[in-house]
Amino acid sequence: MSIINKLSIYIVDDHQIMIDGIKALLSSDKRFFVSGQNTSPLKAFDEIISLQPNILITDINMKELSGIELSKKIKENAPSIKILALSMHDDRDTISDMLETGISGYILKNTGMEELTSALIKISNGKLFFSEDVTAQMMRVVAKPKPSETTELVSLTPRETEIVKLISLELSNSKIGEKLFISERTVETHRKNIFRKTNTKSVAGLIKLAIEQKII
Amino acid sequence: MSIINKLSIYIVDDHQIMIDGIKALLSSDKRFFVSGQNTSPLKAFDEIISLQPNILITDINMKELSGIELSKKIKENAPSIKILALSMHDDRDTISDMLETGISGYILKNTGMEELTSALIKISNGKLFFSEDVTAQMMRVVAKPKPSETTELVSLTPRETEIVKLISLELSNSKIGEKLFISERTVETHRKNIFRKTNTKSVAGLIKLAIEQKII
DNA sequence: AAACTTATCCGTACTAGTGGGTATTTTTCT
DNA sequence: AGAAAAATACCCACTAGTACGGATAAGTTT
Repeated sequence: MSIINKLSIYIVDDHQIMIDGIKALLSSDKRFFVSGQNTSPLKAFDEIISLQPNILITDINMKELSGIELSKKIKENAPSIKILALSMHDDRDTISDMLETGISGYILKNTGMEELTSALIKISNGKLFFSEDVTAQMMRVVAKPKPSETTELVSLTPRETEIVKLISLELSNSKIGEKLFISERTVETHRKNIFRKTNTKSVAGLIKLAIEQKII
Repeated sequence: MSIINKLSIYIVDDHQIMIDGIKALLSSDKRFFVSGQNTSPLKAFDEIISLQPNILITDINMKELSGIELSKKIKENAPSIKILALSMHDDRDTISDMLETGISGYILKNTGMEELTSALIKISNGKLFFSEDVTAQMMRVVAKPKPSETTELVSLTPRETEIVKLISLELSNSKIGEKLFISERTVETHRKNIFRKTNTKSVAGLIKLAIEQKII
């Protein structure tokens, strides 16, 4: 396999030892070729743009410039370069921020050789790769907040829920009455009951609650 | 490998052909044993509870009872049974709803044998497994939505923003006036301007907007 | 300097909504 | 069948908010 057919990799991590480790891991695999490396994300930037590696492996927690910032800059200037983020932690906010920059993968530093290479191959094929822990973390975010706390604190009747939705659509009591074919008085009664049940005293509080509880 | 060491699988899908397909796929693998099956989720429920399979493979879109409902019931009555969801689509809402029920995996029906078995093994070990498309979908959800941040559609003045926050705290105009040492009339004027600017006509709309734009 | 935005202030008339009740009918659950 | 919950409707007194008016002053942009 000639160099031209290998995947060129650029590594940024402010710990040289980490770079060396990854290089060691990849050196035994003929499919990869480390075309560059740098412990300084700032200095790395220009080099990455001129080298145009297939994949950039970047640490996330770096002093000078976070991996998030670096990724953003790279994606702006050379969107075809795929990015694999490396992190110590599976922190929720970091993951979210990184995904926003358009990276292709996110793996943890305790990852073994096999996972790393399979991530690189997948990514080079335009796919995505995430460590299991990262996936689990994403799942937690995607899953709607646990029912134990949020729901059933207030239990509105179907009719009341309907009224809340209409209130959220900025309809007045009389409009709501028209829409539901009930008198305005009835709407007022429902409103009263809703405010009592939800322990809110204005539409402001009600809407906030409704959004929290995904009623609307 | 005796039957006792195999992973017992129960399959629910309202298309018999699908069940047969999965059984065929699994029959060649000695690690698995299909202990039961049903095209009716309702009838399946009791059987699943009494059989206590290691893993339940369930379709999501079923007529009688959705896979979501079934999973919820199973998890309530027998939380140790792992669940692998099968779906035609990588629909955002479905994924979110399924994750909420505490499933262990979610794969698409176009999945091949290898992915299915590796999903089953992972799941039986207490891990999670998601098809790549599902992961990508999760990623999209987890990544912070940019439109709300980039577009400062409404630009409220600092004073107006302050008023919005106080409105959201369920304060009346007079209370807001007291708090900010301005007359109630002034508060009213601000309100007017805020509603005009935000193109909302009631507190309901305003609060929704404020939450969207992270003003409060 | 003129034009514009922002922030402040005030009144009056009118409308919408609140909070206190009471009460009938319909639906749902046991 | 009977009880409980939900939905319906009304009255009254009161308060909050809106829709019109109008005005002044400080700061920013052009």
